[in-house]
Amino acid sequence: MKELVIGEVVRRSGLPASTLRYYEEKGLIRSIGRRGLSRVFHADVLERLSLIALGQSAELSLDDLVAMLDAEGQPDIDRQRLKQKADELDSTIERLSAIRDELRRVASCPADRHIECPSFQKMLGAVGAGGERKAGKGGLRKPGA
Amino acid sequence: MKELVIGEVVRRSGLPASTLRYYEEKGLIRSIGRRGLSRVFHADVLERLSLIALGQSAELSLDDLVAMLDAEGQPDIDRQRLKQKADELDSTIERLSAIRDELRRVASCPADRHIECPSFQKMLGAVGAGGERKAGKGGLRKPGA
DNA sequence: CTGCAAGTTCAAGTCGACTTGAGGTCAAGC
DNA sequence: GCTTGACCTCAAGTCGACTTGAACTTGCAG
Repeated sequence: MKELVIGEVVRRSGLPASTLRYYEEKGLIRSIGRRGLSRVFHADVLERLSLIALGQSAELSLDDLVAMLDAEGQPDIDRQRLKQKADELDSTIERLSAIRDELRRVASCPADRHIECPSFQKMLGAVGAGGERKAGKGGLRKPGA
Repeated sequence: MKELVIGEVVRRSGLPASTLRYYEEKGLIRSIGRRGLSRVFHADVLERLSLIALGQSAELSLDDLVAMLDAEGQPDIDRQRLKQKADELDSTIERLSAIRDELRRVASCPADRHIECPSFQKMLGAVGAGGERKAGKGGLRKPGA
């Protein structure tokens, strides 16, 4: 199979060499040897990098990806995890949509006290209570507590 | 108007005192005095904190928010910026939706070589080329370059 | 043979949004 | 008067994903 020195991978992938080294160190990609000092990769590293980019887009961490894309060529995909991620994306999307709508409303509302607007209030409540900005622990409690 | 010592704000907002101090330091909120050592806030700081939470949900940075919510009570909202943010959210949402769909497909596809699937290929292309995972500079170039 | 671009290693730095820790102060209750 | 607990300040640490810098090595062109 075709081999690529790091410079070619850099050109073809658009990623800097430092990132490729970093990925290798993390175990996301493997170099199959050296040409002089330079790392040499299998051509399919490009495919793997695409997969990594996809995973990152889906907000998977590099550590998640290390677990999914095992060191041997074939990705060993954790379907359960993927489904879970898809569900997380669903709620993220829903939250972002609500916020986007509210941003548009605020941006086009002539009034200065959005805070007095019921729909705005509702939004604030939703942001504070249910959705968190990082799928985690945050947000405000209902002020009435 | 009603005043709240920091402990009350902590209880009512759910945010730790360290965060409140941090926000004050950044200029996001203001304390109006001290009771002993303890900071005292206007009751409307809670409203402001909700607004900040909203902004964060919309992926605005604290610095953005400092600029929007000026130190005097009324937020001085930059409508242009909000519209822009809404548009950004639109593309984020679109990207995340595509990725979610693809994750679901991959998760339920019995084949091991998703890479050979045309729709998966297309996805990888899209992730690499157009959308970036951080609304910025990244991603892979088309491998054909 | 010389020079240089392109690679290398390793340690440390960056960014944003906070958190943590050490050591200090203050008001209130026993 | 003394302890307790809530709060304070200031500096430093954390996390993830990289980047940057210094010092060094190589292969190849001229």
